[in-house]
Amino acid sequence: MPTIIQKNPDKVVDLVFESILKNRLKPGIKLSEISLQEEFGWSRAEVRQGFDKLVGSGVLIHKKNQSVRVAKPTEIETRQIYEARKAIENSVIMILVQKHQNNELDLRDIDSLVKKEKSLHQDNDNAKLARLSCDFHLSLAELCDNKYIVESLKPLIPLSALAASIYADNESNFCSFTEHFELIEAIKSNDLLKASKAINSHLDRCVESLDFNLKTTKNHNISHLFN
Amino acid sequence: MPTIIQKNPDKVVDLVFESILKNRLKPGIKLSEISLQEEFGWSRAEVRQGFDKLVGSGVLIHKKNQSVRVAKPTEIETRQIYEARKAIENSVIMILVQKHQNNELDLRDIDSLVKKEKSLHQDNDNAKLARLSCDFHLSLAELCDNKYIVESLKPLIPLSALAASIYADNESNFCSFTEHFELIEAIKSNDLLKASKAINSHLDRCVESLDFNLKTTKNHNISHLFN
DNA sequence: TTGACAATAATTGTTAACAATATTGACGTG
DNA sequence: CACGTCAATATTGTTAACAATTATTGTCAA
Repeated sequence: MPTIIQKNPDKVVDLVFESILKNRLKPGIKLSEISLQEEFGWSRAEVRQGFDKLVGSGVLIHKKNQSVRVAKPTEIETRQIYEARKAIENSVIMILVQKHQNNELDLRDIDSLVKKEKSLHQDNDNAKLARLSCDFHLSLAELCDNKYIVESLKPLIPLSALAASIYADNESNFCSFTEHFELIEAIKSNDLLKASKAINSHLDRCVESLDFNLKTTKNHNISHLFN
Repeated sequence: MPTIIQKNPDKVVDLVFESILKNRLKPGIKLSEISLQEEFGWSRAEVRQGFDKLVGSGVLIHKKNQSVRVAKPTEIETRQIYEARKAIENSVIMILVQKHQNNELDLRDIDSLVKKEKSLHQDNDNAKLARLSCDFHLSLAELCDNKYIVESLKPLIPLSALAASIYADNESNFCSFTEHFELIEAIKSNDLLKASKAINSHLDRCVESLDFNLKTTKNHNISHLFN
């Protein structure tokens, strides 16, 4: 029986996503096919295919005959990214409330995730906290059991992280864990309206906390950016 | 100045999308790289890249060492597709109403599209009508001026068409043009709630009109399926 | 020192060839 | 006639080589 293909290009995608969320890969950085090829022993074709996917989702930018670059979302793009996220994530929350009302929802994983966020917040470990708060949003989407929704949201998370890396002066408070907590509570209380408001205002606040005047135009080199 | 890349792989994607919407490419059909290569004079690499994108969006299915096949959405997947569409398109409508309230919306193209639908309906040209009603939904999304939203919705349209091709016993009434008309009217009247209800019930009715018991399991060959 | 220009190096774009796998059809056996 | 086996064919997976383009470096003159 043939199995669903799981190729290295997906590893490339995962690696880039992961590295962006860890804030190792910053906006505008050049990524050459050869560098990844040598670093991880992948073939050029595999790296290329992975890059193609990332270009398709807007996370990498590709101009002809040039190396791909990590996207540098403009203010307008950032607002569009969050507009799209609101569209998707609001529905995610609606679906989850409905599932919770029907006792079809297991929130244990999310609970432990929020708890972890809380402890990281107390430890002032902002790097891991930022990373984890991205997981929070994607994990919620995954609870919907709808791969199309997950796939729609997936690229928007690293794009948000890139925007934060450019425009957030203080990444620690960027994606508030208390708001995550309130959101979960709203779901648990089966309050559709409250939950909907919680996610919308949470995402709105993420954008509002950005300062689009700080346009750092640094271009970094790649070296040990992945691990 | 380097230009944004516009490669043949995108032509492959467009061709497959288009052929699905025209109901030429039906669920389960095998597509070999070589056939497209010979048919259109594209290189295998280009075809491959296009296929990769289509696999990524779920429109094509790829098992290792086998030709890709056009997706055959199951009942569950079809419901997920429409759930995702509701998520995105409901937000599309909200955005458009807001734009219309601010006089930032030019509905002329959409108006002429609906008119065209009406005339095709009177002519009983169901093939073109089905095609056009897909354009309607994507055109609305494009009016939002948000590429992330458009890209999220884009693959869901051919997937819906594939579902219809399997489960709709009568494709003519599948995506009702009168409901499209009502939707536009709701937007024009600046009635947010009405518009929201219109899109949701429209998409709900699309699913309800499907008969998931008619599982035609035909497998076709490709020949003159694209034009 | 600075700018323009040329030569070199590095990187991407494209094609072709070969290997690995799946599909098809023929054949023989029960 | 049905079924499984095996060979032949077709298709995909992978790699490597070469061409085209860009980025970098070095030189020279103002």
